[in-house]
Amino acid sequence: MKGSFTRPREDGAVMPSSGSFFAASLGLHVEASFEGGRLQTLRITDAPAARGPPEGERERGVLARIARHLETGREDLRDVEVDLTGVPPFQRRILEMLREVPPGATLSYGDLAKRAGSPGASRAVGGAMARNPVPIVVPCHRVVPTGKSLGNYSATGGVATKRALLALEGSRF
DNA sequence: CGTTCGGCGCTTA
DNA sequence: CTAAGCGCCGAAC
Repeated sequence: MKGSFTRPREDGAVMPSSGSFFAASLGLHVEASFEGGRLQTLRITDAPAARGPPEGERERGVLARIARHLETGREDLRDVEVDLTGVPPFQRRILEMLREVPPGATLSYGDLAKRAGSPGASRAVGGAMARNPVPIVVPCHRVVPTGKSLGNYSATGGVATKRALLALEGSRF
């Protein structure tokens, strides 16, 4: 038998797909994978596995908006549907709250912790950021330490990537 | 500036 | 099941 239903359907239902584009503002590629039309992972990388647009109209639309954000720094990605199943409860809550933070704004790890009802869990918030499956769309780059530094960023490019993203959005730091 | 130490959620042993 | 270790912190020296 031939496995699961992954061929295209007229209603555009379940269909895994992935694609990537080069983001000049980062000097890196951005690769996304979709499951059932929802964004499941986003990778910032210098070596994408899949090049070019993904399969599916919806998927291409989402990727195009992400690309647009990386040009203008102003795209509102809050309504992009993401798949956070598999992310542990606390981390998931944190990621969901973080989604509401718009381009140009920043907040601290402690702020997020407090907002989640666990003041003192700032370091655990850092852990949630480090494991964010969909950076940029869930804007973990907008979370900075209390004080003047940019803190860390574990995606490809490290703090340089974080700085580029914040600069693009016009954040001051 | 740097160093230490407490605290939290999660993973792994 | 408990225990130890780790990480995009934060506050206090």
